[in-house]
Amino acid sequence: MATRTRRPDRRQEPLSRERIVTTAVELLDTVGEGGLTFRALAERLATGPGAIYWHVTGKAELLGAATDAVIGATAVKDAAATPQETIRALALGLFDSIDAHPWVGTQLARSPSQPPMLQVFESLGRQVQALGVPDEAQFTAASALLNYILGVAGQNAANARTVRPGTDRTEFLDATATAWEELDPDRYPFTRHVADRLRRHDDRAEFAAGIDLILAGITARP
Amino acid sequence: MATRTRRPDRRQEPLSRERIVTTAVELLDTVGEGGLTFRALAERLATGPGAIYWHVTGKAELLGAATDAVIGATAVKDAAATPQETIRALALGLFDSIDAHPWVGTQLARSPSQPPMLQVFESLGRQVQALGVPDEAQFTAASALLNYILGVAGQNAANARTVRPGTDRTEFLDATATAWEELDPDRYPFTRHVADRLRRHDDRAEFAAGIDLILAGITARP
DNA sequence: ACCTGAACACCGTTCAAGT
DNA sequence: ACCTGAACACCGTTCAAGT
Repeated sequence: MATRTRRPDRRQEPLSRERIVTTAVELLDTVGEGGLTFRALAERLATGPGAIYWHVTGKAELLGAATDAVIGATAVKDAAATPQETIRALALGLFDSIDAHPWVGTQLARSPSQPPMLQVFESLGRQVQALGVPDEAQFTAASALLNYILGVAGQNAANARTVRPGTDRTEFLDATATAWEELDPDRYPFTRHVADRLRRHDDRAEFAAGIDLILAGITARP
Repeated sequence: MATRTRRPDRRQEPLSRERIVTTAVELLDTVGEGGLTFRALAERLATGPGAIYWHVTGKAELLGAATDAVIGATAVKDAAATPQETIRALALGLFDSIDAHPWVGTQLARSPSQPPMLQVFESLGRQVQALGVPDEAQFTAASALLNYILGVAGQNAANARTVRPGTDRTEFLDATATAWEELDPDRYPFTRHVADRLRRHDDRAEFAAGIDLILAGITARP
């Protein structure tokens, strides 16, 4: 009887766009941005590379779909107490997604206002309206927030790419701090001045502080 | 006699790192990011691809050197009247460089705090100090400015990549505005609300407005 | 010391042929 | 309708051989 039990054998499930995208995300998460290859993907799916093209037009679309899959899972609920808190929650949700999947950062920084980012822009914009920002200033405010978020996303992804896989955050920050402290004092006084701060640095908190700074700018009435 | 005149024949100049980087920038500017190939580069330099490797360790370094060459040329003079104006001038200088060479945007958004960006961070930081920002807040302020700049850089580069070469800015913005106006009113009220603004949109002015917003946040004392 | 260019080990993508 | 996998047209990089 045991041999007759129908256990779900992934290899036998029919190929589908969904299964391709899921596997692509797995590959991206485990092997990194350079690891997503049509050949590697085909092997994991137990087919030839050509099969994938029947469900997906090419690598660009695949990368886009993988990004959508991750970002789409970041719940965008306009629910918190104040607009400021909602914006902060939204931004931190994105930060966490990107932190967990660094390749998403690269992708977002590369691709223009596609579906997932448009959704974020919309959510940011609504909260900017709720903040009582005058009509003409709303676009600028929402854009500034989005651009800041995308900038951090790109840098995070770049750091994840640079650091050799073994290193943890503390070690990396410590190495950077030491490097900064060895810079030419005449040319880099400020960088040296803030170098030691890196050792007590919390990326996430720093990111949130940046959001707060922009929010302060948005709500400051001259 | 004419045949004896020594006219500078580029093909006969010896290969040098400098000549390689200059040619790479030309290639990047004319053929785009996908056009920089060791084979194409070698052809322009009238050699084989292998020769380039004697002067440069690989493509990553070449891309970095090309970026340095462009950004390094962006004069970083801490000279304007107020710190605010200096920061704005610095940011706009970067914006213009990236606008002229979109591939620089991609590169900056990808590579972490390398030489050219460290220089920008330093300059921003000094002005933040000049603004009288308290010690503990200086790092956050300089980072927020830099991340915003990098975010815009990445988006600009992405747009330049998306648009088919013929299209001019106005045409592109108009098409985006129309697309936004056709979005589902229930899901995208804000985006639709600001869509028409795109038709009178000035990227550069918008970028500067974002800088001003962050500056307002930095100088706002709670 | 510096250059040459064939060769290696990959890519993404296509497509005739199968089921 | 969907899958297969060999083949095409590229890459970046290496390296023996040249000058």
